[in-house]
Amino acid sequence: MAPLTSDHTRLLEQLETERRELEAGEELFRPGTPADELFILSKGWLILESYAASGARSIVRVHLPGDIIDTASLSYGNFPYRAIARSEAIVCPFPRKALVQIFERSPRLSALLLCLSSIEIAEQEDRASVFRRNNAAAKLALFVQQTFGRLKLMNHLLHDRFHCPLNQTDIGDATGMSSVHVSRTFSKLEKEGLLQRHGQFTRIVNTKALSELSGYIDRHAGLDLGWLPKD
Amino acid sequence: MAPLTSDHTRLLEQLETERRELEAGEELFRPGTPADELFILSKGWLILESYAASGARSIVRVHLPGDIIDTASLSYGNFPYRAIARSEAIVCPFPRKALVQIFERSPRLSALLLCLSSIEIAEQEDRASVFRRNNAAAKLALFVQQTFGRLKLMNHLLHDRFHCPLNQTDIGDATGMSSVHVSRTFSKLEKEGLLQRHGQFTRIVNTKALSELSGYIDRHAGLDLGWLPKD
DNA sequence: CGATATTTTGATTCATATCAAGGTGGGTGG
DNA sequence: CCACCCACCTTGATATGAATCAAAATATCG
Repeated sequence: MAPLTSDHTRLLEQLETERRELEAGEELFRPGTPADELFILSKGWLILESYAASGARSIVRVHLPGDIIDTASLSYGNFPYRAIARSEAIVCPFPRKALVQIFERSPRLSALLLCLSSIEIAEQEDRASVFRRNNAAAKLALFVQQTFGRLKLMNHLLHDRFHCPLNQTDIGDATGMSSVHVSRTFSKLEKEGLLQRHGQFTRIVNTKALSELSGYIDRHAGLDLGWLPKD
Repeated sequence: MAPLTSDHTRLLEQLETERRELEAGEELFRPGTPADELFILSKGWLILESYAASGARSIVRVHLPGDIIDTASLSYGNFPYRAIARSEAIVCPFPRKALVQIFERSPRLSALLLCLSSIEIAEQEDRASVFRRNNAAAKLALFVQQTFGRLKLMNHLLHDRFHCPLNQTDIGDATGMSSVHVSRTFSKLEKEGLLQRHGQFTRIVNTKALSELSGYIDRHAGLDLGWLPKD
């Protein structure tokens, strides 16, 4: 996203010194766990769940490789959500005070962290807009496009097809629809030639039509980071 | 939120040197406007609107005094939304490079900015959760509680009543429901004794019941900012 | 190969949108 | 000061998209 010196990368690498492997279905943390340590997801898929009083599950966030897991917990003493690996995964735990070093040593990286956070906000606002306008096809189309867009960031080889280990119940809880309706809506999009599915793989067939449905905007494009401090 | 030295407050005050008054209904910026200048909202209400291809309006964010307007635009060259004052308002414009000074001079403020951003993410995730679970009463209850909670941050005198200059069409576009249904749902909440309305004023009568409906969590409480750098 | 999880399909119900009409209040000009 | 107007809110009737319930079909795993 932005050019970095070797000093910068050295600082960042400090965050990824430790690593821990998770199996599919394994819990990384649960609500109330002290958040004195944060995690970078370096491989695999991981979801953040919250449960309503009624017991209904909501998937707050689907984390992909490269993400800092649950950035919101930065400011709080405890994790508010449950984190579950949805595939084999590798996370890199780092103590919160490692961030202090970044803030103290590099204005540039500090600003970059804030920018990453603001990109996340933009993506979230896009999701919220679609949730508000409330159309199943649009929600699903946005889910597919945002997910694919984020996967591509870390894997430039991806062309038009990606693997998604979430089942339709997960996708429903992440997009705010019942699993039954996820199935119907996927079939509809497939019949209309916007995408194709084979097992856990999804192929994007008609990007333009999907974007018209969902209003998708690639929030990782059009960045203007020229103003960042140099060091 | 966190103790600051006079050096810190001096840096922050630099962001509020200029001021500009807006009338109710006045446009601050529109989609595509270069975002080389950012704004702090110092008085009044202001909304961010986006329009779907269908022409339907969505209110992406309701800004209250103390907010940095459209933080997401930090990383982008242009504003993606339309900003409209919904009451008489005062904004303080500041150039984006004023932020650079903060990053270069104060690790503590830099980290604090990131924390503010992460609080915003948490609040947004709460909203998204309610939008997903999709119940009109819950959406409206959350809107009322989040708004009131944020107003109280800047005005500790508020007890159980607040003024809201948005009409029901605005509230509907912000919460994802039709204006007609906003009216019905407000009446329902009022009849059940959860809140009261007089004109543009809303009184919160039964906080507990509202929170049970909406799952509201005060994201400005329970902060753990002890780890922030000292300077 | 059987057992279990997941997806698909159909029938019904429910919440909310939409359409339409009437009511209310605040502001303006006569 | 009153009458009118306009924006906004309320209420009723109907339509519709999605949830839910139920069961069959398919895929996955040991």
